Amino acid sequence: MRYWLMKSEPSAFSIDDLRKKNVSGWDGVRNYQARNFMKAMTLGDRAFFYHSSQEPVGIAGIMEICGLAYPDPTQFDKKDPHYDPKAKPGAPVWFHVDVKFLRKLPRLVGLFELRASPALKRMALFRLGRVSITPVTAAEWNVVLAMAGGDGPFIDK
DNA sequence: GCCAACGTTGGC
DNA sequence: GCCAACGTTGGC
Repeated sequence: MRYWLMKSEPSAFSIDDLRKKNVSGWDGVRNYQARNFMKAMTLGDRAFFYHSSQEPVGIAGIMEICGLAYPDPTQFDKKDPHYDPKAKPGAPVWFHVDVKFLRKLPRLVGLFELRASPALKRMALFRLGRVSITPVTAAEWNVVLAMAGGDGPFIDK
């Protein structure tokens, strides 16, 4: 199992929106690196749900990859803001995975805390600042869960 | 709302 | 295939 971090602006789609839907396609990604990371995902991988752009910015919850990469339908929809005229149904450009809500963290772990943690210095999140999906190591995953705290040990099960 | 960083596009 | 111009992301 591998770990990932996936960004979304909560005004567009938040951890609470995912909780209500339970399962959702992670659509609208229009960056090749992020797309390639989604293609590398396997069923059962875990991902942090990261709230970007609006305070509080940081990791809000965790989810599971429950559908392998397949063409993102919004690329073909002229009315969608993510419409891409380069893409044709026979030759899709953009792919996305399905994600399933697992849980919110006991508290949101803010970006400033992530930056401040020596154990997280090398997170791909910082190196690939403008890529909305980045890999996370198992060690980083556990550090973030420990930072989130909660009542007793926070078990990712 | 500003703007730095950086990915993407397109002219040559 | 380079690189300047442009557009977008995302932190602040």
